[in-house]
Amino acid sequence: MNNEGQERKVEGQERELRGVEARPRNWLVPVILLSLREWNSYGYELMERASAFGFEAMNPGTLYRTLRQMEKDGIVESTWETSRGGPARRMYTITDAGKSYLDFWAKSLEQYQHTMDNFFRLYTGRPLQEDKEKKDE
Amino acid sequence: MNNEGQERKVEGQERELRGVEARPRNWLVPVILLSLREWNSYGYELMERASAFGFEAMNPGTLYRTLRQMEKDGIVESTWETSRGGPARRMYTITDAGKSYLDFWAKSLEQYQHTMDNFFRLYTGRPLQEDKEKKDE
DNA sequence: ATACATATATGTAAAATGCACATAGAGTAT
DNA sequence: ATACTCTATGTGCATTTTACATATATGTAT
Repeated sequence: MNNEGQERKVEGQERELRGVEARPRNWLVPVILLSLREWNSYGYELMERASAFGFEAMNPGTLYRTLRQMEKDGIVESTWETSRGGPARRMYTITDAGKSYLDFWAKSLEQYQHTMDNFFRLYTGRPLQEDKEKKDE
Repeated sequence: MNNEGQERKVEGQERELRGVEARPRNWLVPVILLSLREWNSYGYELMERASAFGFEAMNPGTLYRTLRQMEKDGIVESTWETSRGGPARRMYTITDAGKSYLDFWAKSLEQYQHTMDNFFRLYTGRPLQEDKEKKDE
């Protein structure tokens, strides 16, 4: 019914294609909490650990701002560490609320995985194609 | 220096807790494309189908705006359908670029599933392959 | 001294998302 | 007729999330 003339607009498509990323929103928060549950740490180090979870080019600003927000929300706590050479570090610790929050996140992530399984089942499978053959309405 | 009012922060944490959702960014786009790959459709119907993919309370505005943007990006095309009773429908068709885009998304999603597997492996207590014991505190 | 790695942070803008509201055709009840 | 409801598509605005650029400071190596 409308399959003619689909040559234009390659430019806009290009823009979108570059930006495609399947990472969930706020991914950084659970990643930080998981790291802090293992051992206390600070921004600069957490930035490196975050790389292992899909943040190749982590921008410092984003991470530090996220940490401050997390502290405001009560899921982490921080103290300055000045007892060594070099610039002071703000050491972070996960709170009990943070652990609960991480559990909450994990549940949500699990759900997300099921949703993605459904997506792939539809994507790779061929649901009734020989019967339906593309109905338009 | 940063321990003021820890009790008050429960409120902020509450706010975050309610809002936690592990949906990926732009989730709506691949869901629409997947639907359109099966059969042509229009906003109102796509809205219902999207519910099956984690959009319980889909807002019309978000969906319609997304569809228009997708057309600008060349991954879908639309024509008005006025040949029947009731309000006119804008019927959407997936383009070749749209199919490529969906494939691209699927690859990204697959990659992300591995990342989440790593997350869960760490969360549930089983160490990551490349993980060494390394302590800061 | 100046260059570099470490370390934290702000300012601003763009993108994504959510919420409220606006418009309109068609059918049905009063 | 008019009021009401269901279908259907949209705009406006604010907030949230994310990205990008830049600023500051401390210690070490050259």
